[in-house]
Amino acid sequence: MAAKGQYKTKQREELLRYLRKNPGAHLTARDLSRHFESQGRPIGTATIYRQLDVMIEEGLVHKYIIDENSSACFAYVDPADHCRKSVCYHCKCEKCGRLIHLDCTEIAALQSHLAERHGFAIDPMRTVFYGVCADCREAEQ
Amino acid sequence: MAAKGQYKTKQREELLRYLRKNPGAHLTARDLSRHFESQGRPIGTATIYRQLDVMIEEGLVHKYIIDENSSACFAYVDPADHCRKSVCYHCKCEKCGRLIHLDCTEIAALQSHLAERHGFAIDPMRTVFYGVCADCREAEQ
DNA sequence: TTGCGTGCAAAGGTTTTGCATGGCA
DNA sequence: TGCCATGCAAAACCTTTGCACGCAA
Repeated sequence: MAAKGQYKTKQREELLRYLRKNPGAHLTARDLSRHFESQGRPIGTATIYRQLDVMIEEGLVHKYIIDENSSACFAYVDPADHCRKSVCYHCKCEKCGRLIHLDCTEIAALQSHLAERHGFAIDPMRTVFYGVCADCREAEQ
Repeated sequence: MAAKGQYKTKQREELLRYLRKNPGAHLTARDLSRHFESQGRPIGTATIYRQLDVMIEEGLVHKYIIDENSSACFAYVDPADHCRKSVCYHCKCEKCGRLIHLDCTEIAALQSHLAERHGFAIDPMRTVFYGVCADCREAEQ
């Protein structure tokens, strides 16, 4: 099993600080690696992945697979956003990368429907609706 | 640019035939590779990927990214289905890993709602509902 | 001191690419 | 014949793992 984030290491703190400074930003492991390298305080790739795993388990970070041809993105999750609302879903625009929060009764209805009729309990934290946002759809036409 | 499927090669025909014989099946490049190898008529990996790309562009095949940690899946798209606009959504059980296909009007309703009220066009190909399936929920209790 | 965390390098797996050859039209 | 398609191997790419060392508690 991997680490559990019990220790307050310099690398963990730096990663967390940078992620927190960029809420909503979708950063790849490589972005992070290069950032810290350019700052003169490089962090090993393995450490970055391992710490991200830990943070995902802690619920501090979300992992998104946006583009099948590039690497996974990681984003800091503001605890306030998620503790308050019982149902908060995310829509991720595949064009501009924007992350849209949605607190919508229609989705709640789908959630109930899936639970009652299909026996499937959606995990709202993990489920992301991928698609194209309003602005990008307009720009397309 | 890759090939354009202009030629009717033996490999292309075999791939297409096999995919057509398994509509809805979610096959990885590796599945395909092994199938043809076991048949004594191996097809090179590169060819498989290149032909799949061509077929995706032609709309004959869909590509799904279900699990970030494993390879992409390819499925033949029945042209009839395509006309009926009957899209297939996926539910992925986080416990047992099972993939559940869902062709459900409730989801279609949500799709319409998001498009009309939120301007967001869901990409069914990319969107996966994560959660816990009926069997695993039962087993939990 | 204990054992988790780190860094390096190497491995792992999927997908892509270069290049010479083969095959369709 | 002219190109596209194929196959092989190697590369590219992202991510994980093994192992020795470092460091927080």
